[in-house]
Amino acid sequence: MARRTGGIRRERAGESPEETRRAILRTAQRLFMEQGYRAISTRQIAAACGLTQPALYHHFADKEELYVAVLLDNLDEVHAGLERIAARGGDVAEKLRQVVGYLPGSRQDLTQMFHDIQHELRPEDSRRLYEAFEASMIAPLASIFADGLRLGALRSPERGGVDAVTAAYLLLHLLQYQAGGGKAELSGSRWTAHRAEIIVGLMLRGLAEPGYVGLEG
Amino acid sequence: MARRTGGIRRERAGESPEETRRAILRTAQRLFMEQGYRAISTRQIAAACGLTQPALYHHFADKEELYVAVLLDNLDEVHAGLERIAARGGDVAEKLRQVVGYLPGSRQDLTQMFHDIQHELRPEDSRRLYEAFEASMIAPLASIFADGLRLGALRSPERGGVDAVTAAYLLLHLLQYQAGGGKAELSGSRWTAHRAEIIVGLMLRGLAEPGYVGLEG
DNA sequence: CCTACCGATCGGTAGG
DNA sequence: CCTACCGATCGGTAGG
Repeated sequence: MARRTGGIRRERAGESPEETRRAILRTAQRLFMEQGYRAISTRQIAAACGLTQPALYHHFADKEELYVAVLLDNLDEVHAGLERIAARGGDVAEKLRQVVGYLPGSRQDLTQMFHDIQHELRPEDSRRLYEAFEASMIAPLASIFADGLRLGALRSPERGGVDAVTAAYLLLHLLQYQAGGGKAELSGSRWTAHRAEIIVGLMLRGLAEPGYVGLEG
Repeated sequence: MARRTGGIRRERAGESPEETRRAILRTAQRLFMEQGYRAISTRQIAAACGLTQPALYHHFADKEELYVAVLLDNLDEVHAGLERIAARGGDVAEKLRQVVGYLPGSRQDLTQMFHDIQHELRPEDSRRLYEAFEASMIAPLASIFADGLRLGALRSPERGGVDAVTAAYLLLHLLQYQAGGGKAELSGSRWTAHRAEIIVGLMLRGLAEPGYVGLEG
């Protein structure tokens, strides 16, 4: 990419353009995920990187391209983590516990992301990101549930269960659960384990007593 | 409120200030719920009401006060609906089915609302709305689950279940579920009934086969 | 990667 | 409830 002849010197901090680009991506990821696309200005991102705002446009064509790059980066990382979990041994319950423990740590505010995809982006970017979301998150989660269905651990749709893709979406919604609706922001491994047990317990056994009836199917 | 003497005439459309205020609230509710607080400008709201933008400030002190009024109105309406369902007869499963059928129709985009409460409002408004949310939505839902726990239809926390408030939060997360993650936007009563059965089935029975083990508690 | 600057739009105010 | 307007901030560009 860069010409070798002469060696391009960089006077300021010794950072290459690639390092600057990565610093912008890292900073923008944090800000966008915390506040959303619209609430974060290009000037805020630049200032947090120690740059002026027009400098951003040397690395990204416009604000939306930067945001798309941030989201695709996020989805790639999450995809790798989920595939790793799906490939490991263990039964459905154990894999789900690991998924629940893994996803909240991955700086992914799905709620925020979906709002922006649906409301702030150009249609072609919206489509592209939705496809990346399905490939990176829905597909690996659905493969875990498909295993459970195949092995007979989960009820098939004919027996009152749901298909693997539906199960993946339901799990993603439950993953939004934090104690007190996100108000208290408890943390620590004890809470993390408790939360995992609540979500996995609901997903697999539900809340009713075994003898309870009142459901069709 | 208005003085009687002489009779205040209104030349334009015969609408009283109260009617104008209600029209603003109705219009703002639709726009804010669809797009979010930040994405909707006071000029858009005014134009949709057939007013100029400064006219809004005759009825509301500022944009945030209008938004708070919109959210409190919404929560009041939802509260009435949920209390009605909670007070009716029927077991837990039937009440939950009615809740699931009722809530999506109530123009409440919880995701949007929570984002704005957490990120866009002054702390005192944020606190006030969170309390209204707990009183209007969590409390009636928790009372349904508390009934189920008391009657022995639901597992107590000691038996691997969850408390009533936690159950209310989990249900609210599941209510965000729409086919395909909100992409396809299916509708019709057949889909509504199917969705209710999926969510209530998951809440009460989970997805595992009855004989499946691998869970603690 | 900087300084300087553009037009557009924002929430809100003045004054009638 | 209007016209007229304010200062602030937005995303993005020119030119070096």
